[in-house]
Parts: sequence; structure tokens; C-alpha cells
Amino acid sequence: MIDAGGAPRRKRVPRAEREQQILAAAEEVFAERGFQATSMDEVSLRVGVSKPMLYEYFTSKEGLLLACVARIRADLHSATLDAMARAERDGPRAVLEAGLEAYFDFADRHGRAWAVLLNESVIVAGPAEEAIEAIRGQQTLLIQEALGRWLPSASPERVAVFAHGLIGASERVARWRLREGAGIKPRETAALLADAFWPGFAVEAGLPPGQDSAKGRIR
Amino acid sequence: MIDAGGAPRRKRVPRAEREQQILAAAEEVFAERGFQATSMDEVSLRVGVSKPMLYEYFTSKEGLLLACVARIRADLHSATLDAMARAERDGPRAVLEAGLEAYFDFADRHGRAWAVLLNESVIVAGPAEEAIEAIRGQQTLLIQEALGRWLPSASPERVAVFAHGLIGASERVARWRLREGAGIKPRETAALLADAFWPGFAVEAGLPPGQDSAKGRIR
DNA sequence: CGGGTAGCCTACTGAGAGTAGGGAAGGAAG
DNA sequence: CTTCCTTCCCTACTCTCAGTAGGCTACCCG
Repeated sequence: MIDAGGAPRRKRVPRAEREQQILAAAEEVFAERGFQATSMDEVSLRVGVSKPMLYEYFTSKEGLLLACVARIRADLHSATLDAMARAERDGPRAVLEAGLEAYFDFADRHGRAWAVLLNESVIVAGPAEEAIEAIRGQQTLLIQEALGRWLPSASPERVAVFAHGLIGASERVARWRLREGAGIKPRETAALLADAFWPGFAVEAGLPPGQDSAKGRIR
Repeated sequence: MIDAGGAPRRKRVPRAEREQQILAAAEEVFAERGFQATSMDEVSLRVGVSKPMLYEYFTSKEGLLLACVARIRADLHSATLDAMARAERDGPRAVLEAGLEAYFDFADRHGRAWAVLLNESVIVAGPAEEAIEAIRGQQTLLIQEALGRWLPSASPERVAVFAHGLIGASERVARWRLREGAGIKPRETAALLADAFWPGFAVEAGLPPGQDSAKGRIR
């Protein structure tokens, strides 16, 4: 990196801002190479800062990953939450579809970063696993709460299985879309997956299980 | 390492047998520590063989992981396939439940090895990701084929979404059981998850969506 | 009892995670 | 404007671990 200005101009940047720069660069590299193959040297190079800074701010490579995961997952959480809230007045099936659509949409927009940071990758074993599962737990909670509201009579186990099942299904389907070119739009994918889950939900709730979408069924 | 026997007894073992020993040890260590934190030195120590042997037989750390994954997934595949075949005569819902139960049962028996080798962990990015996804693809194919048999009129996308969704749901639910003590038995878990998926399937197939299990509904 | 091969080892290299220990920008106080 | 102190930042290491070079020997075959 040749600095044409001649001056060694090393600009001091306040911590909060630097942290964001680092997170952005790290997310990029993780997405490109995966956790394992990412080197702290490369991240530091890309930010234009030296390695000890990364450790100063994020403790370890895992810590850096974790911070990335937390950030992107918070975005995902609020995106789905917003979509679901907007669909609230159109009934439960609409809420389900809206949440799913928001999820696939998010995955589309973030591409590999989504895949690496939210699904595979990861360290497993050790405290990081716990931390990652905890962050994921937010998402589960969101669904469990929504389910509980509409299925007050279902047992907690039933709600839990349903919620975890729905999340797992979404993750795997999103991953499939990412790999196979994803000819299907988020909207259609959401409708298809909702068709799979909705009747089970309706039966439990004592509603008609027909595949009616509040906004009209796809295909 | 002091050899009390006095003799340097280094027994030569045929390749096929050694490979199995290595795979067994590797599976152990991967399960205990996760991929990242597993060192080839430790695996070699546990087998009682030197490191270059591991590379001779499995090329790289990823290669070793891949071999473990392939082996355990083959077991899983045949276990679910058998269970499904046995339930065939009791109708589709029974097949679904049997497959799920076999899956959860397998996850229970293999504990952390299942979690590390089949789900998280992993390398991501690079050829290993492809290889792992390919192996997982077998499982998906199995389900897609079964679904196609009963839903000949459904579009390929619908079948694909359903199959990937079902797999993702199973993985996540199994993982949840592993973490939260798993008070629920494989049998019950399978019934609960089948309750979530079966009606969607039934609606598509034009069958009654009621939650009847061929062997009696749980709870 | 001499090959020849298949199984095995010791002893290295190189990359990259993480650290020690010190500098200097820039604002606050005198 | 000088001094001081905090915050930001760097160079130059150590140490662990994946992967390799190069050679030795147990065992089967003739």
C-alpha cells in the first residue's frame, strides 16, 4: 500500500467507529473464506490497522466472529419482527408468511455472510458454542411467543418442537436456495414453506387447515 | 511415555484396520473438542500411531473430518431407511414418524459426535463444504423420493422445500433435545414433529389432515 | 535367506493465533 | 505554550499446530 501523500498520516479514530470498521471487514473476510481459513492478519490488513488492535477490541478470533454474529443476527431479528408485526392484522397465516419472507429476503441480501455467520461455520464446543446458541435463542423465543399467543392450549413441548422445527426448516431451505441458484423468489418460497407448516398449526388451533393465504395463495 | 513392558512392541496393522482405528479415535476427539480445537497430534497419540500416518491415509485434517462425516452419515442413512421401510405398510404418516423416530434415536445414541459431525462445526468454504453438502444430499434425496411417490402432482419446488424443511426441522429439534436435557423421548418427539408436518402433507395429498398416528397418537 | 513392499517413524518447516512492551496524538490543566 | 495523561496504535516477538522430507523395518514371497 503506497501512500502517495508522503506523510505517514496515521489518523486516530475513536474506538466505537474503529470497532464498526473492523466488524465490517471481518464480516467480509469470514464470508469469503469461512471462519477456519480467515486470518487475523488479513482482517487487520483490510481495516488498515495492526493486529493487536483486533485483540484489544475483540479478545480473540472467536470473539470477533461472535461480535459479527451478534450484529447480523440482531438485524435479522428486527427485520422479521417488523414484518410479522405489519402482518398482524391479516391473521396468523399472514404473520407466518411475512416472517418467512423477511427471513429469505434477509438471507438473499446477505448471501454468504448469512450462511457463514448464522449457520455452519462456527466453532462448536467451548464457550463460543453456548454464546452462539444463546443468540439464536432470541429467534426461537420470538416464534415461541407468537405461537403461544395463538395456541394457548398446546403443551410447551409441542410449542418448542414447532418453533425449533420452523427455524430449522427456514435455515435449511434458505441454504438450499443459496446453493441452487435460488430461482424461486423469497415470496414464493415463503408461501411454499407456509403451506407445509400452516395446516399443522391450523389443526392444532382448531382453524380450517386449507391453504388460504391472506394475500392470495401463490400458484 | 514409559513402556513398562520393556519391549518396543510396535505391531504392524493392515491398512483397512488402521483406518478404522483412526476414524474411531478421530470421531471421539472431534466430538469432545470440536473440529477447530482438535489437533492431529492428539488423534495420533490416541491411536498410538504417528502423525504422518494420518496424512498418509486421510490427506488432511479436513479429509479426516470428511471421512468421519461420511461414515456416520452412512449409518444414519441406513438406519432411517430401514425404519421407514418397515413402516411402509402402515401408510405414509407411519413412515414419516418412523423416519423421524429413527433420526432422533440415532442422534441420542451418538450424542455430541452427531452434533459436531453432522451439523455445526465444519469448515465452510472450500471443497469440504461441497463434499459435506453432497453427503447430506443423500438424505434429502431419500425424502424427496418418498414424497414424490405420495405427492405425484406436487411441483418439484414444493417437494424440494418440503424435503429440505423436514430435514432442517429434524436437525434443529434434535439439537434442541441434546442441549436441553431431552426429557422427551425420541418416540414422542417424532410424534410431535409429525403433527406439525403431517397435516401440510395430507392437505397436499388430498387425505384427511387429522392427527391420526397409525400406532396411536402420543398425548 | 535375500528382496520388495507396505506400514511406520523421527525430525523438521511454515503459517498464523496471540502477546510484550513501548510510542505518540490530542485534549485538559496550568 | 508547556506538561500531563488518556486513548489509540505499532513493531517485533513466542508458541502451537498443520503438514512434509526422508528414511527405517517388519513381514510376505520366492
